[in-house]
Amino acid sequence: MQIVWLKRDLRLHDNRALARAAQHGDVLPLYVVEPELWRQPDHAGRHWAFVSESLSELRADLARAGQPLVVRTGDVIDVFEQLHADHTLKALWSHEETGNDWTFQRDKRVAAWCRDKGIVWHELQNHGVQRRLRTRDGWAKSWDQFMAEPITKAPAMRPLQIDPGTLPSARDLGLAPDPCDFRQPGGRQAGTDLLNTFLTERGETNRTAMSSPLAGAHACSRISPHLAWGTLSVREAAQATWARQRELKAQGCNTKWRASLRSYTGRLHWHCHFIQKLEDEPRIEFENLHRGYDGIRPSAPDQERLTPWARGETGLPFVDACMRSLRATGWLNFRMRAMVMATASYHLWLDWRAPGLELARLFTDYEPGIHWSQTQMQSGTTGINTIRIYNPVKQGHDQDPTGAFVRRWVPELAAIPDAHLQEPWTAENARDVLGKAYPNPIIDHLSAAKQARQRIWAVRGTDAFRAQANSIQAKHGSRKSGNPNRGRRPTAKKQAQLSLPLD
DNA sequence: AGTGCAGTTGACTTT
DNA sequence: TAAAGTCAACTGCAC
Repeated sequence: MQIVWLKRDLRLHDNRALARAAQHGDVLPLYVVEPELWRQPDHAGRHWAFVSESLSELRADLARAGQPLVVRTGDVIDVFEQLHADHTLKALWSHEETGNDWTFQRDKRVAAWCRDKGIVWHELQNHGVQRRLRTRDGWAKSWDQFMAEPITKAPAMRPLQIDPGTLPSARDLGLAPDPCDFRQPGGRQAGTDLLNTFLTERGETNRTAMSSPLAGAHACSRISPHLAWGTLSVREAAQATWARQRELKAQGCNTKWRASLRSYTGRLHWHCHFIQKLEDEPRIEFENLHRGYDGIRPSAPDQERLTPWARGETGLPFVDACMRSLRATGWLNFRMRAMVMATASYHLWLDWRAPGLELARLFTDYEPGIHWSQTQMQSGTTGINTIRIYNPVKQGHDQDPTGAFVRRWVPELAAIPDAHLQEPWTAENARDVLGKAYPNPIIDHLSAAKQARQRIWAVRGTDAFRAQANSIQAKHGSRKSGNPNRGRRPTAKKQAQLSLPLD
């Protein structure tokens, strides 16, 4: 009996673990619901809801291929023990997982158990991330090669005599209620629909619209949760994008489309690029990548700052709108993710760990490698990236010029005129609203930014700091972007006015 | 028509 | 994927 252990690869198509296992005999496709994983502080009800929907659909897809998904709940070793006793396992198949520390330790236990029982565990590369990578040189080329390999088809499977098991509810798992009215639905069908509509309809304005929190909701692919939980493979997304690019080229160019898709393929690279950092250095889930920043922020979070930030009650309208929108939709565009994290780390001077966990629980597409790499980058603790302190008022003006986004999510500001919406404390009628329906800002954002900049540069200026930064660059830096200290100039800013979106 | 000048723009630097 | 500051070139306008 070959076990295919599905984790963050909840698909039948382009699932090599499944395809390879099927060449060796009867296959038992297994998902183990691990209650302890779902109790980890980076996991939340919305993740389980997405996974649960995806598992139901996968179960039906697998049933059509011959053997429905088998679901067991409990510690994975106990589950394997039982299955081994009942069915005599020959081999275990799965994809390599670059997860959080909990799944890393669990995988070590699984490896030890397999060794002990003489069961071979075949772990296959899941996307562009390479295990035991020695150097970043040549990484992008390997990525291209991996993504160009043929997509594997769903194997035919012989039905087994085995109880398929049931999916527990969020309540069964003891998950706290996690309301998310506009969460993206799970399941592969939703994923392929998104990919198709993005590549044929929604993607044309991607490059210019992605930075707007409202227009971006429509013009971004939105496949991120599907990549995170594996209902789509990165290879499928890459090949579909390449095919569409060839089609557009053959049709004679539509420059807008082609610019958007060029930029999009770059993002698919970045997806794996960031996960690779956690793969190479798992400690970045917990520790500053550059140790020069150790101790500059209080390690225990100031709840008087963390809580209003997380709830969207800081009194900074654009930041609050972003956090409330995120809570309700499970998604935020890339730029706004960077802004809310930077606000926590710089303006509120919170250590990144607690706000990082808040965001992990709020992103339906939580992908540990991307998340912790980005969290550190946006908090300035990598040592190799430019410090980016966002001005939440300026971002509000730039990315939400009509104020539609803020008005949608912060209705308490209805009485504030458009001209003062991003900084309501400057409005004539401020006293009618602030400190009543809507809070006064919990910090003065200009002086807070200034203070943060001074504190950061006090650390950054030293020789010892630069020496460590150089070795980090050698290990983790993108070869394409080169040395970030030799800053390339940003090109002139385009302020595209965007069509009205839905959120 | 050339000059002086305030205000603007854009490239580049610094934090 | 930032923002603020600096500086020089440029622009429009009055005289």
